[in-house]
Amino acid sequence: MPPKILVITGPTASGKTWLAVELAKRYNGEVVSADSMQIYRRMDIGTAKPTAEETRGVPHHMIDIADPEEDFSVARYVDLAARCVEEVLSRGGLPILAGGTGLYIDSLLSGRTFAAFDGDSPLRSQLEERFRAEGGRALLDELARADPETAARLHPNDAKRIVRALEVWLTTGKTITAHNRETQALPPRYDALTLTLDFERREDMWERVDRRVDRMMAAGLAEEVRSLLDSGIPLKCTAMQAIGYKEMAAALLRDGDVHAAAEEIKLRSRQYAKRQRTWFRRNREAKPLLWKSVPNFADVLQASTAYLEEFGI
RNA sequence: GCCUCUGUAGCUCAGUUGGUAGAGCAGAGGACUGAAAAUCCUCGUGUCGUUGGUUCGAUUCCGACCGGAGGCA
Repeated sequence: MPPKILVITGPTASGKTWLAVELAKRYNGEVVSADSMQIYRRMDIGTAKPTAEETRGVPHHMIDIADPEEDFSVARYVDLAARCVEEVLSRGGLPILAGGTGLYIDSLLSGRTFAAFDGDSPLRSQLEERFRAEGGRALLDELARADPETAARLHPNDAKRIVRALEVWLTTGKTITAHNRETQALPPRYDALTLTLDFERREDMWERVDRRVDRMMAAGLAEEVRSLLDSGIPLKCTAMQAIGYKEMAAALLRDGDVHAAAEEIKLRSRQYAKRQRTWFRRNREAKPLLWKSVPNFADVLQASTAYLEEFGI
């Protein structure tokens, strides 16, 4: 039987950090973050990185492990996070995987492997250029000769996935379909209990998101982004694609209207939360924990511990 | 008070040389295997401001009225 692990997920601003710490306190846990943006150093306010006050002494891993200009990836996440989980287990602790990046969580739990990738090769930019010049249809036709299944699945506009599928084929000689089939056959790496936080009413979620963005503004989000820009972090790097950063950076470089930027950040955060829900909804094994309009902390905590006992932790 | 412009989807607007209308954004749903807070897909009926008139037929032309913007006084 693979080791037991607790997973806490849910859309942005749904209280994952809070619940993870509460449960870590009760079950000798350590938190392994599953957040694609809290990975980066110097991006604290806009990523809602847990503060010392919030973590209350509970160790948190997979936070502040990369510089903003670095390229990060799921594969690297899985590699590093798996080590963190092993370490927690070796200490006899309960690993608590907490975060909102669904792909990272699923990849880590499933034991998924990733096709080789040569980040230094100019292949990707060549393929991207060809996509622009020749169009997705042409690349898809080319892909279909090697990997008809993936080609049939992808939309001609889906540049990222078309380029990646071709990249995998051209660099490894193996199709992404074959690779996926192999990796799906692997047994799950962990025996996971997943708790999914969410809101009974969508409007309550929006309200939470808006208030959080207001707090970020008050905490100095504009200054944080300004400082990243001043230190020469390029706008194209992954870190600057984060919600809160790209909008604020654009505003600072345009007209400095930080109020308008805040409104846009709220909008994009709500849209993001919706996408996260779509992702999490398909996990039928997950235990839902729903917030009422007036936060019912005791109820949510009680339901969580009940699930944990039932799960045998 | 007079003149000009303007009033079309939640918002910003296009359009119909008269046969009841369509984009972007927003919104909803979905996807997702080395960028994932990224990326991609699907979904558009609304008294075309109101009211008269002309017309077989008006959102489209004409009049009046109401609302908005600007100009002249």
